[in-house]
Amino acid sequence: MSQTAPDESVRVGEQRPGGRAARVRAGVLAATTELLNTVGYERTSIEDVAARAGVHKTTVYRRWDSKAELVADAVRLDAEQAVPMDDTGTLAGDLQALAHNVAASVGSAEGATRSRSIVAASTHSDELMVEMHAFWAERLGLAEVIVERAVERGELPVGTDANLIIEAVVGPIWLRLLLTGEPIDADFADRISALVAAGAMPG
Amino acid sequence: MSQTAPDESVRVGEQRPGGRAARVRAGVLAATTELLNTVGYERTSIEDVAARAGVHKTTVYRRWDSKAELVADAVRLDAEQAVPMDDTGTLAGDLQALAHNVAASVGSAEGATRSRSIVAASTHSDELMVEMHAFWAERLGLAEVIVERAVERGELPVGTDANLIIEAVVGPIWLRLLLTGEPIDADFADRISALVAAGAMPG
Amino acid sequence: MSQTAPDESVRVGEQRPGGRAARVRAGVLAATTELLNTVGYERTSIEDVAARAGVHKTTVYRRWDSKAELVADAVRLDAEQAVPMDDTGTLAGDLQALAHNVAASVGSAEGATRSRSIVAASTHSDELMVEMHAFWAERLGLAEVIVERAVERGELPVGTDANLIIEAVVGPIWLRLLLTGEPIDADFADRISALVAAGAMPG
Amino acid sequence: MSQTAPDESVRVGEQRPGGRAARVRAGVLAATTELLNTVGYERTSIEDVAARAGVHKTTVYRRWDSKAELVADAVRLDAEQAVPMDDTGTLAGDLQALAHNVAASVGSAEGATRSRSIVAASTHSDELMVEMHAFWAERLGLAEVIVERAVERGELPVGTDANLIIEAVVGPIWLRLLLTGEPIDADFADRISALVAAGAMPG
DNA sequence: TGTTAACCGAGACGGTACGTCGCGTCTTTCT
DNA sequence: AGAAAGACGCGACGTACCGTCTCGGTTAACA
Repeated sequence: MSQTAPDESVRVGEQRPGGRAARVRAGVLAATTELLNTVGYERTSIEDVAARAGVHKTTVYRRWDSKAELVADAVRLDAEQAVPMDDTGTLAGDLQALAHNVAASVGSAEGATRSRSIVAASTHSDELMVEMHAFWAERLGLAEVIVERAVERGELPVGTDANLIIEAVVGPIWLRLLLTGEPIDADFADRISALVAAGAMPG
Repeated sequence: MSQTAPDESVRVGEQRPGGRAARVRAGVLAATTELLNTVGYERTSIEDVAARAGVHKTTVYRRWDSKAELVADAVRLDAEQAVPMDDTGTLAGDLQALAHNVAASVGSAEGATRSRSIVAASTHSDELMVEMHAFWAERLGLAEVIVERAVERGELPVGTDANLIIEAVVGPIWLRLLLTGEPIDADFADRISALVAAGAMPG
Repeated sequence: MSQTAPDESVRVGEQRPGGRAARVRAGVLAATTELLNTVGYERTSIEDVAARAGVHKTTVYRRWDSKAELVADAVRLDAEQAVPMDDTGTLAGDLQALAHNVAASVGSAEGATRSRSIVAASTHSDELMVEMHAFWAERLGLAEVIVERAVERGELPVGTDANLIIEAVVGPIWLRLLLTGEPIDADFADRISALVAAGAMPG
Repeated sequence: MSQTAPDESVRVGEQRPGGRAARVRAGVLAATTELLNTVGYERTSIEDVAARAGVHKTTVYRRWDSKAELVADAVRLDAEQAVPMDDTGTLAGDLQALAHNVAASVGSAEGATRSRSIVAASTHSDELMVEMHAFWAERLGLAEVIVERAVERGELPVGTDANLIIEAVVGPIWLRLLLTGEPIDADFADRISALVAAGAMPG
């Protein structure tokens, strides 16, 4: 992302081995992400991606075996920066923050298009689907720390199913995105996280 | 539907010549559903559908403007018979039954393929997406009777957000189907419905 | 044409329905001619013809086996009225009149479109081609009277090849229509007929 | 840059790698010509052409916008080699040779089918028709040298309409081909050329 | 510093599927 | 009964995009 020096005018470290190749790779992935975010998976063609990256189509195919894999790569890159998972001090607060995060990344027009693209991509090949499943499982797994902290605090009993709680918060948001199309806003995030927090707490 | 004699319509006097059109329409939709359930949206071609329905490709296009609309139609038809929504007498029981129903229809290999197909189809055009959203919203709305009954019983306070509760049960199931790929079994249905029931009940 | 008896219920002698059937037939042929004259053979569809005749497509097919035959019929009808073949008193005059007639019927925008349509139609089936050949052979044969009169007058020797002379006048006009597209005007008609007249006269 | 011998040593020298594109183009045009000559324009489909050229349908469409343009191209290529236009020393002899040439190229079964194909093709679009007109005008123009030579010899007066004379010879031949279907043989060629020669000569 | 191997641009190609058009046939319905 | 209405079978058309291949020209690493 933000480099201190763009290297454009400077040539100090410009001849690094990670030079052109890496630059091309990054450019293509950026173009992919951009198109995914705006027009969606179906309307994103490899030729368009290449053109936008200022690169030829064959160059894209040299690095990625198929459109689906290119998209998968772009998604992975795109997902690296993300997911703060702040510690608010309470389970309810943490779940609320999580819901807000997910809702924010999925609720905007761009986010919605991008997220739908990801799902669409995985329907194009079984291997890709498996790969994406692993990606999401791991990604959601990161949020389980919320539950672990609550257990440490004593809010939740030992043995609480962390995965279930995270899914209960995140699932309904994606449900709205992919199935019902109902609005995904802060209020909805509040309500779903509150419901789950209440259900998780003993008593 | 299991018939005692499948070809009764072919031979015996039962034959009802009035309605080639309807027969063709039904045949094409059946073929579509079948392919969707087995090979999925991407690998279902109009020509294959037509061949399986014993009909010519152009006949399909005469009735449906595009593959996406054909699928939408098939989904709607397929969804007409469904959703018992039994009254078990308690909110927890009703939600559990709902979760089991959804999990059953989505958890099998066929069900999973079919369900993913539906989502994939809606990424192909904006109008179709809107249409499918309406379909799902209505369909999930049917389950809200569960909450209404609980309110009447006094289990839940008046003013409870029925929609939210249904989404909280159904969302995580679809999340597993579309994102994480984790198993969708009866146990999972039990746990998610229990969590939501606990969260919904006051106190 | 006014009939003495309606013939609807009677079958006096020959069954000659001067009624609806003939009216439909005439209307369809008129519509065909009109479309042929304006948009040409390729862009004339049976449905359009039917619509313009205020009749259903199947009605057209009940009477004519194919588009090509319908066109052939229309052409024949259209050609019935025509070909004056005046006697000017000299071979040169008669040939000039012939050339003018042909040029006039083929030289206008409508006439050109119609004439090209006829040729196009005959490329669609071998039977039709044979039929059209016979039609044209007979039609050109009518002009041979010009030569016969010249022989009687003593302008041309007995045994002159009438067919050849007619072809020599008409051929170049169609050549311009179908191949070179050069203008077909009165001047051209004058020059070609004069050339042929000169070539035909002995000495 | 032009290399002396790029790959000549790779195989047997016989192999001429310079130009897959050109090879494909030539192959498709050859296949087109062949089909045109045998089955005619209407029964020639792009798929058949492609198959016969050992090429895929889309490859054909990449180079030619439509069937009509493909045919036009094939015709042009096919016409490059042709038209001897020998100098026999007399107008009559030259015109006879011309008539024989045209009759030969149009009179055989193959030649007739091909020639009709050309005319049929030009009825499919206005642009194509204009293009074909120019082609034919130029092609017939080549024969005008016959008249020019006769003028130089003093057989014909200065100012003789060369175009008219050529049309007078060629027109009747095409008339037989396209309209009357009468036989196109050497005898006919003799007679029509003699008639025109006689008409053109002064006195 | 010259050589070589990896990489890129350009462009055509095979192939699958899409959606369209118009011909001629067949069934259903209406009068 | 027979025509209107309307599907349907069918063959072909022309298009879009995927992923592959070949060729020629750069670029960059390495001997």
